[in-house]
Amino acid sequence: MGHDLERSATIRDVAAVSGVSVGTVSRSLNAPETVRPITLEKVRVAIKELGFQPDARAQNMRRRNTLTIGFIVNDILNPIHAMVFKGAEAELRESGYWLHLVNTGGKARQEAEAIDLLQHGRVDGLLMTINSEQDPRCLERLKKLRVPSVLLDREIALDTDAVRTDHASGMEQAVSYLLDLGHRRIGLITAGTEILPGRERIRGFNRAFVKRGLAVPIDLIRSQSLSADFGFRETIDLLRGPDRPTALVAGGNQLLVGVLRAIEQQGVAIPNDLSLVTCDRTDLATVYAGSITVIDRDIPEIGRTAAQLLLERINGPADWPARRVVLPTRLVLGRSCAPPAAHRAPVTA
Amino acid sequence: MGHDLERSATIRDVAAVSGVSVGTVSRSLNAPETVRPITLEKVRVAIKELGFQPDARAQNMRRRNTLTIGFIVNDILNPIHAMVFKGAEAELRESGYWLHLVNTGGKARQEAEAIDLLQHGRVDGLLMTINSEQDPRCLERLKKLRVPSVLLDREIALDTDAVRTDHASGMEQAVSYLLDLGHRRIGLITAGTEILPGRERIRGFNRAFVKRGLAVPIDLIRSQSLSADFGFRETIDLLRGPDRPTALVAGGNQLLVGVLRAIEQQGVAIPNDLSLVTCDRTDLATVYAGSITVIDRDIPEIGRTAAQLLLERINGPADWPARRVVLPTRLVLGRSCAPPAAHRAPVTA
DNA sequence: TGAGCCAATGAAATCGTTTCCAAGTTAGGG
DNA sequence: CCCTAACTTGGAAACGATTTCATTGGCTCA
Repeated sequence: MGHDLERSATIRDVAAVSGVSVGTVSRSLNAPETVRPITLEKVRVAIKELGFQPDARAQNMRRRNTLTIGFIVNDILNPIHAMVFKGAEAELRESGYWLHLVNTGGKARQEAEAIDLLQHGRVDGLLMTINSEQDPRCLERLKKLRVPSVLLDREIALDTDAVRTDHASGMEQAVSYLLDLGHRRIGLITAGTEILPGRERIRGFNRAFVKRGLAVPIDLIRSQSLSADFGFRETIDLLRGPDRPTALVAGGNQLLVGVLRAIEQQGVAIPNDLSLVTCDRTDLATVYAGSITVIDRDIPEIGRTAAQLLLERINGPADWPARRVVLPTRLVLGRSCAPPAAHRAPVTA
Repeated sequence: MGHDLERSATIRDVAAVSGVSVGTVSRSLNAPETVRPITLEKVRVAIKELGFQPDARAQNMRRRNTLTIGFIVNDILNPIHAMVFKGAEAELRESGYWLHLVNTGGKARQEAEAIDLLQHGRVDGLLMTINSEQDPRCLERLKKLRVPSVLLDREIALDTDAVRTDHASGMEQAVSYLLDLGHRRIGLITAGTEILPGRERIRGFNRAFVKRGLAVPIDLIRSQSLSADFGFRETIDLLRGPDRPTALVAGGNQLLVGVLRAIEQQGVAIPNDLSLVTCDRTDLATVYAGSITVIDRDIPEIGRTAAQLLLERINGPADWPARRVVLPTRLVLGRSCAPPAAHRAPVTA
């Protein structure tokens, strides 16, 4: 019900009840091997009797840490972010850390503000997916960051620890697969080039064509945002356009939602009318049409790796060089791809 | 890069540089209207020069609060929980609060531990979806909770503020709709009765039948867990069983994933072979089969309401009676329901 | 038996703020 | 011009833990 009125017991109360000094009580908790068993027992009894638990605020103050890590993210509703969070949390909890989750909505102002407010004694470190890679406010904040940090799947013009994904290779592999099936008119919808995944995916997309000496279908690349709305709009546009693509890559898990909505609305059949590849194995991707072919990666591993980097940075010497870990992807085949119609029957148009 | 070596400026440094006392610096920050403009300016200059920001640890210590709320949840990957989180965060951030997110995995031990560790100076309040409604360890912890708390969509044998959903009415409405379509063999897969949503949904399910004087198809009720695996298993079982249901209600958004997987595997057509209703409008529910009929509710509103209750409790008198808010649901029709086959063509068997 | 050493403990300083109290300053009214 | 009230300000005491330093006491060994 209500909060307590009578103040909770302090280490002083414990000292009084057990008849020892506050220092001894503190040592009983933090270095019991330096305290005589008899004394330890007296303290233990008093603690139990009073229901004492040390005040975390005072500990943070004195120890000059908080055992808390800030997790700054665009949108926790995105299952990718949630999985990274879980991976990081599992790892950090083992070392006694808690996670502060801050949802910025991807707005630069919010991101800058979060960085600003978190770093002065609120957290011991930062894990973050900063969307405003170029925003001067964010950059400035990050430059004079007072706590260790690890960047997740992003790139900034600073020497920061980071965990990334090899989106380029993943995309190249997926596009090669589609090319092998006979597709040439392949569409790509993905993030804008202001964030790393957008840049990398387009790079991989182009590479697949170039390696075979084929022209890149630039008119089919739509790079701007990871939102479902953008996916919907561009899919409609691609499907209605002249010389419509025979295959489509949804370069983002939220995008996929919009892409599928458009596909349903236009009555396009997967994979007969259109082959589809998406990124990241979400529930939607595994269930829809009996599973969509997907550029997969171990998402929780991103969180775990980032957590490890951060812990090492927190505990290690301050002058280590920045480290970058790049995690691989793999193509998981579903039932959403087939050779283009032209390869299966005579061209009708 | 690394963390700072030179310690950051304290309020004392600011006092020294600006030539005033620490008390005055503190007042300049917290009650500028009580400080002479000239003095204020001197302090402002010194703060800027030193790049001073107050240490949150010391503030927490002295003010005896943390401006942090603990959010304890089963699984943040569940979009429902993520949406509640976002709703609560938006509301709380306006009042200057941060959120500590703790993912328990639904295990009683973890839940009890989280409650234990959070309440002693780590957070000022708690929002939680405790899955172990009956677990004695959790109950005991909750009973002697030292901070205000609001329970989300759960019920415990204590006088706690809570925000719930009227699952019973929602389910009754959905089942009535199916009955109107002519269905009688209606299946329900949902959580076990040890948690509130499970109990309520079954209650609503039964009520719909009873109100029309129809017998409840008890053999088609599967109540045990909200996991996708359970949904898969039970759907397979229902579809293979004798006298298979003509309609199915997936009583949980994660369950739906398993249900759909089973439906895909068995090659069942929605809505021709089976009518389907689910709970909560997730991406999957809106996209699959051109949208599934859903028992919808305003999820972020749950978070917002809970946040408001909590804030009022934190700021209000300690002896307020516990309050319970019950939020409504509404049925959103999709394309996943149709009259049963028997109503459309002569019975074939 | 006494010197020396180690283990165990108490007392006090400390972390960086906020806040209380008293003192000092200013302004206004008689 | 003085007295009082209202502002401002400085100094110091909290907040509740950890940690250092000094002291005590007990033990060993010569």
